[in-house]
Amino acid sequence: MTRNTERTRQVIFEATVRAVVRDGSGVAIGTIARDAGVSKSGLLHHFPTREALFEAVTSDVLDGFRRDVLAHLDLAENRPGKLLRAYVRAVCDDLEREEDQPGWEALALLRSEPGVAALVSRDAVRWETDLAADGLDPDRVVLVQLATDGLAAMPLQSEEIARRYLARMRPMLLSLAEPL
Amino acid sequence: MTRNTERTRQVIFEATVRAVVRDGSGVAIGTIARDAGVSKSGLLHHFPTREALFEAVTSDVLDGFRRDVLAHLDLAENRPGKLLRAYVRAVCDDLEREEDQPGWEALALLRSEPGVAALVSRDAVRWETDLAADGLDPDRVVLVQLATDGLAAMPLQSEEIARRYLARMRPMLLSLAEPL
DNA sequence: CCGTACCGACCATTTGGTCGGTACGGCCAG
DNA sequence: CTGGCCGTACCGACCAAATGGTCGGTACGG
Repeated sequence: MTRNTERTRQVIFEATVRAVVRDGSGVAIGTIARDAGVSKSGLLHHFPTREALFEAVTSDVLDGFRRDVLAHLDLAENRPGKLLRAYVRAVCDDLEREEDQPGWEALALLRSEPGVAALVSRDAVRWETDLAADGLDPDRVVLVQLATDGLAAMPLQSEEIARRYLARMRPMLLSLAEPL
Repeated sequence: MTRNTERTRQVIFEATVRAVVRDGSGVAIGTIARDAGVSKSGLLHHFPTREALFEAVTSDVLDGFRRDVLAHLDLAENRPGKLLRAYVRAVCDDLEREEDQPGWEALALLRSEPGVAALVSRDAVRWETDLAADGLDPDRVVLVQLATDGLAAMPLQSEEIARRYLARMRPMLLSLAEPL
């Protein structure tokens, strides 16, 4: 069952994100395994080492977010700023779904793992160039991206404030991401 | 030597922040102790428990940042937005000093500790009300605060990008924090 | 009958925390 | 001034529990 392998890996990914967000970067792989419904040995069968697990999760989250943003592209729009607006919509929609898997937050916590830091950094550079190539005023792009990132990180401080800020900022960010 | 006590506690605080940023929230208190130049027992003499240490560090960082912002208040300014502009200047100045103690980042990593989360959350609420009482358009206030927070968190992803963004954003954030 | 998914038992190491002790500065009695 | 004494800062040795990872095994689909 090669297909079942991929399924199990995905379950472990989700369990890892949940466990890291709940318990911090120091979570025991045993805890993650229990969360995922496999034994520690089962987990170690798929990922030979703790570090390997975290790196795989990182890639998965990063790729997932990128796909998520691309899925929020509105092909009907032809004016500049399409990608930036999709970025904003992706983050806001994820934030609105209460039951989201907070992959974003997990990566922040895992940053001390060396492999993870490298992957995150490379991904950030890619976002920087992709968003800059969007045809908008560069300062405006950075402003909106940073505010969106700040919004995405807000639940780490307070769920309640995050909800209030989300309602306020969504329209403002989208209009700031319009040309002119 | 009551004064020496306070000195030692401060040294331990700084070592904790450094160690947490370097190794994640799972750092051993033994590692922190070595970093601070005391024995594990010495550390546990000042903070009876790991959790107590982290909570004390949290309060210290939070209070330090608040004092830092207040120190950046420009008393010559009488127009609205004084506090928000001080907030922006405080974050930007800290970011410019390479050798800063990244207390901000440490708190993000420690969020899984329950006591820490509560302290951070309460502090966030306080900032929300303080900044809102600043006489500026509320949406504008939130925009600037979120973008500033996003900027402060950027070094976690990439030091290099953070430097580029800082140069771009400092004047823009300050002008956005002006009335009208 | 082989390869892959997965398990339980096991192990060396590390961890948070306890305990008994030492060194020393200050303070009061003589 | 001084000697004894107490409280505080700090230490090393120690311990039970937890941890990351190994190893030999089982079950089973192809």
